[in-house]
Amino acid sequence: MSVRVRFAPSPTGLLHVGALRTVVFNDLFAKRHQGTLILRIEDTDRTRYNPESEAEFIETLKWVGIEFHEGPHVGGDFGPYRQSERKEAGIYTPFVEELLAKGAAYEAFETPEELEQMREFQRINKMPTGYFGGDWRDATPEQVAAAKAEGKPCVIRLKIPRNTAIVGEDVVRGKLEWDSNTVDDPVIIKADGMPTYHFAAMVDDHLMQITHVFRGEEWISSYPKHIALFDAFGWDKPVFVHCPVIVGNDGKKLSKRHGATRVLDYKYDGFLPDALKNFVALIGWNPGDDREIMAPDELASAFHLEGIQASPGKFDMEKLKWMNGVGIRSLDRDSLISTVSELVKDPEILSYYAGKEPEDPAPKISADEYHRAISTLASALDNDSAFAEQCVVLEQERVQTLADFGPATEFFLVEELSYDEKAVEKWFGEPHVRKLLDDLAGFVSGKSEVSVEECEGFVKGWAAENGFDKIGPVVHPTRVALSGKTSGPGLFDLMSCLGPDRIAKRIARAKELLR
RNA sequence: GCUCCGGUCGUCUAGCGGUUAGGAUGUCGCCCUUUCACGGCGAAGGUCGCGGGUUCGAAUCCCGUCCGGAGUACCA
Repeated sequence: MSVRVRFAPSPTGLLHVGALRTVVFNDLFAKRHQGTLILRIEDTDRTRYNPESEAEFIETLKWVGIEFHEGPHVGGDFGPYRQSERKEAGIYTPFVEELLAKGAAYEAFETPEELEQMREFQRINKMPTGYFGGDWRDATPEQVAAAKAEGKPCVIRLKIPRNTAIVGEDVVRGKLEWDSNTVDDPVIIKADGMPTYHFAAMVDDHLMQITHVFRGEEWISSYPKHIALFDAFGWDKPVFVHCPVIVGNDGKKLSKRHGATRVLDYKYDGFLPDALKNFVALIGWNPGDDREIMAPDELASAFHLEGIQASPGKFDMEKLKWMNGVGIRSLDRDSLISTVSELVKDPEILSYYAGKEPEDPAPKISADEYHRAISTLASALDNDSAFAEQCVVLEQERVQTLADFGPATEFFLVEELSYDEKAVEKWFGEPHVRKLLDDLAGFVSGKSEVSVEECEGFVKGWAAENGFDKIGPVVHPTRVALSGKTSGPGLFDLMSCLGPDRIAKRIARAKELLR
């Protein structure tokens, strides 16, 4: 039987990194087995429905480059792919009736208030809370008829078998077992007629012929209810894979308060989709050897269920940055330029940085600086592309994110350089600097461009002629004069990239700072 | 409270009865070098949550215990 897996988010909000990991596992597993990847929208809760959510999912998934074979946006033979539409189509009705007819489910007429009272009583008496029968599990047909005649709203609950063991398999943990008397009767159809997750997801998994269910470990608790449902129908169960959760530094499930959890934020922070996927795949899974940096197809062919871990993992931003840096360095010139351009010119990016709240109390580079530098780069890429592109290339080895190209290239692109005070103090006090700058101005004067070799020739020649056996004392002041700082690309590359005009202007300005 | 799941360097992890407990990241140092970065090399960092057992031998098997987490909804 061919593999069919599904990603089944609930459209209540954003797509966060925990969910991303789940899709990545699904995707990798599907690819590994040439299976089918399905998107299913679990919108059975009308109160929490967020109409923008589904578009967010699609956009995010498109950005990370995960493609679905079936889903609400692409169609397929097992549709519709939204549970609200499936409900409208009457798909669930015959299954509910089947359960009712078999006596495997029953109608219950308590009000939410009554249920709350019941739980309160259970808590006070230190009993397990939940619906273990109430007044309706064993109600007579007459009682039910009477309640209906009164027009009482009712829900339908699954009748969990009593005094037995419920046994399930989980790929990651092996055999899981519950005393059925500790499992309460779940609602499968709400008073508004909508199915609950417990019902709709299982029925749909069966109908859509899902072979493997990847879901977070927070579902383990309700797994016995799902097993009971499959058993009530007599259906074969898919393979369940309960994936460890991704937690924040406090050990709790990742949420907004842990900083960037929205996947699309990683786009604007300058992460490469492949690096993000690679990183996230490695939380809770490993290929069984020491490989970490893996190409997408390598990841897919290495992905196997045995490598999935049971214990939760933390999200290590530093390691993600490292991995992303490796990804950036592996880009060839053309893809580097196009990737950077696409991000930096994205109309959304400036509003992202404008509205960004600092996660790090003392970030090295503020959101304002990113905002400014990125727009500088974007317009340079439009107006002076050859120059701007060369700047990007020269910074490739020095950045960890695509967004870093903004601040990294800013000194190249800006008209008025800002000088690092310490750098000026350290290098502009030397007596030879004035002559050096004058000679450099002479060297570029009248030229329209200078090659890297010419620049190297000038610097080395100047050092020799002026009695320096090492070029450091020549290189450093020149660098400060041209870039305002002490770090950055190799000086000869820097000079050649800037070109004679900018060099001349910068020298003139630097000379004003000389004592 | 009840049910369930976890627990190996700060972090991600390898490990499945015999290893100097391995790798990666981060940190630090050295090398490369015109700076920064990249790259290379190296160091520090783990009494494998704790306590008992089983065994010649336990991170690995068993029991207990502690800690963390999840669920405990007409949410998913």
